[in-house]
Amino acid sequence: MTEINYWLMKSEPSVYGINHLKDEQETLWDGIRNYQARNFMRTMEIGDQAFFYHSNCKPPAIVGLMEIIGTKIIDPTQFNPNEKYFDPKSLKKAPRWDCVKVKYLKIFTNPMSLNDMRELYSSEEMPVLRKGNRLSILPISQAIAKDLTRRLE
DNA sequence: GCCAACGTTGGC
DNA sequence: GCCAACGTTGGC
Repeated sequence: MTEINYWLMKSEPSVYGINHLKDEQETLWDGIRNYQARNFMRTMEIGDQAFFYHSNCKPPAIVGLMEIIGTKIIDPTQFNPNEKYFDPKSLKKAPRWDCVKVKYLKIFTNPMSLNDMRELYSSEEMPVLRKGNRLSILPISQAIAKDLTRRLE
C-alpha cells in the first residue's frame, strides 16, 4: 500500500473559497508566486489530499478537503500580460511557475479554526501554526492528517 | 486598518 | 554578496 501525502492549501474565501471549488468541482491552483510554496507543489503526487484553509477571514479555518488530480502543470497565468499573476521574467522556454490541479472532495460541517488548531497541536508539529508563517502551501504530517481526518467530518 | 514577519528587488 | 527599501501576507 502506498501512502499518500497530505497538505494544507490556503485561499481567501472572498477570492476563491471552498464553495467556489464545490461549484466548479475542479480547479487549477494557479497564481502561486512563492518559491517555497511552488517547491512543495512540485513534490505533490496524484492522489495526495489537501486540506482547504480559509485565510484572511474570521475565523481562519480548515473548511474542506480536496484531492490532487494533476501535477507539474505549467501555470498559464504567468504568460498573460492581462493577468494579475503575469510574470514578465518568466520565459516560455523555461517557465518559472507551475501548479497542480485539484478536485473537490468535501466541506466539513464543523470547520477547525486556527484557534482550535492551536489548542490541539504544537507549532512544531504543525507548520501553519508557526509564527510569521505566510506560506500558502504547507505539508501536513501523517499523524496530524490522521487526527484531522478523525476530528473533521 | 494596523503591523509583524518575511520574501524579493536592485543598487552598490 | 550585502543590505536597505519595498511589497505582500494574514492574524488581530
